[in-house]
Amino acid sequence: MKFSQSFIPTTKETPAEATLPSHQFLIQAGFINQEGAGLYNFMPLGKRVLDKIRAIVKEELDRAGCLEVQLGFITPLELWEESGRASKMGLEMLRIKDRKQNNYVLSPTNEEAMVKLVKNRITSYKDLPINLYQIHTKFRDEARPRFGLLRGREFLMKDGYSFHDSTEDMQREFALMEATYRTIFTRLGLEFRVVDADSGAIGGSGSKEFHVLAKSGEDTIVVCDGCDYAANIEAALRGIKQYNKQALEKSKVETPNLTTIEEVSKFLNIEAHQTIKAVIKKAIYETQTQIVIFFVRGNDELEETKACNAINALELVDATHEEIEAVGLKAGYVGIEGLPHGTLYKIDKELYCETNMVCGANEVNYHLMGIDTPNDETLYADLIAVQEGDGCSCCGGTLSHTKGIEVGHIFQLGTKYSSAMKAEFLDANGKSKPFVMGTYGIGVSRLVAAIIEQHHDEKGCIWSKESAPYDVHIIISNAKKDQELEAGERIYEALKEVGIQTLLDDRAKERFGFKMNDFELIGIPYAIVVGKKLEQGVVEIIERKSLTSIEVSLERAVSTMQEKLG
RNA sequence: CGGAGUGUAGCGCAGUUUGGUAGCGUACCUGCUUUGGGAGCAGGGGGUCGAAGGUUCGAAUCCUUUCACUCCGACCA
Repeated sequence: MKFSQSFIPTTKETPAEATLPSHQFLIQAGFINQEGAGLYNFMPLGKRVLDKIRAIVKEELDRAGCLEVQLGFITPLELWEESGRASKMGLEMLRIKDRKQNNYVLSPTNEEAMVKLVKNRITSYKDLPINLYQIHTKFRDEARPRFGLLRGREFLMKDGYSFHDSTEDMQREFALMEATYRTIFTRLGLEFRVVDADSGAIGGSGSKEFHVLAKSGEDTIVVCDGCDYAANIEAALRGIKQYNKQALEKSKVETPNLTTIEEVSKFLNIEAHQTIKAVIKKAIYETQTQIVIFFVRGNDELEETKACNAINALELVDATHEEIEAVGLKAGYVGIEGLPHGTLYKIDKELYCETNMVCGANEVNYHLMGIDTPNDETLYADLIAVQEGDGCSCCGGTLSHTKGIEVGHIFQLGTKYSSAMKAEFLDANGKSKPFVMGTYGIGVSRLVAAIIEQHHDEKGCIWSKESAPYDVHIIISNAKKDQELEAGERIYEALKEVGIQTLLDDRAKERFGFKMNDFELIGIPYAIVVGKKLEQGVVEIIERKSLTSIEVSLERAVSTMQEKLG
């Protein structure tokens, strides 16, 4: 493509609203532009990158035996009522009405639609397994879109769904998809981790996320320095911790106006790990709300996703003072013993049958010392956030936190949707069974930004070979000189001839420095500069990543590029 | 959804306190010069000042309402 005939509006100034490198550079270099909150247009360069990523995803999925389809973007609301997700998805699902006042939604994901597609069309175990996917627009009405393409409302996602006659076969496919995803992200040149994850609103049992490691990541990832254990903080586990405790006589002590763990432990001269902290939340269920207490060790923090899962709530929100008092709780003095009758509570599993602890007395200005926790497993659940420096539950190594951008998520769904929607097949014994399902997602447009978050410098984008909009960027130093222009065009034609995708900067009105800056901003892997050395029959080849250059003869330009691009 | 802020030329901004002819930089167009790190000079085009209502002889500026966008937080498969 000739620059002079393309549409690549680069700008000198960084957009004020963009805070992240990916957001700034993608706008500045003319890849995308913003149309509204969380809504982006892809201009020619951006579209090319998107298509390259899409092509790699498709190639690897097809190789793994998946079948591409395309579902309607707008789906009837009834479809979501059938599975019970109409209420569970909440406001993220954008609802619209047609002229007849019928209700529709802009699809945020497609489990229901895909189950419906297969239902009554695949009816025998002989036709299983099957894995269907699409790469299509999704819409989620995010409460607060931000970070450019990383958290937009409209985005391009690959979503795949597999159907099986047994859990074992679904797990085989799950492992195949993990391997396929690893190949895809490796081809894109990304440094990533596969982590254990929470399944969230999709549901199901086993779930793994693929995270591109980058400072700007929204998720906290727990990694081990001794083995390859990695998990999202929402699902991370740790090894058992040992604590020294002092002997305490069971007693009630006055603790006037001391409501925090820090104050109480200092006042009683007891380490925070010998105290029990009560975190009070309001749990929201589909038809009601309830105040709930989570007890964790004084030096631990509550992990809200774990807590939410422990009581099967839709979500947890902070409880107000009035709400806490209304159910008879004394904020700052809540303890396990003597709770008002009927109070819902959970205790962290690390406190199971713990002895000699300190916690609130459920009475203002009093705490209890020498408390033992109850011997009833149903009261316990994993509730705490793994901290940096904790031990690994697999190998005993040290755990630390890092930030990741979630670019893929694979789920072992089971029969959650097939049962709800009565999507069944006949097995070898002629018995009717619901499909066992897996579901697999990749954020395709998010990857465009994730690649730049991981690969940029202060001057602009640095695309990896397989994601770059073009392979080579020819810069004609002064396109008003016929000699330079002709030499540039000859190299351009020769590169095209051997299948190398090339952008030829033939703009006559721009000077050398301007074009160099555009090259560095756009971030194509290599530039060929046709300029002052041309009279000696020499051009420069610059590698974008290192910004180092070598000189080669005009004749060797094409073959050198072929070697470098492999 | 809570808190804060911003809407003025394609983009980045000043002007609003104290009402009085719509500004600057950049980009764009024309011409001349320049030509390896975002060129110089000269000339030029481009605006319902986010929208609606109000006060006033007169509103970008004051008042009311509303919409949009951004940031912090909550939330986020």
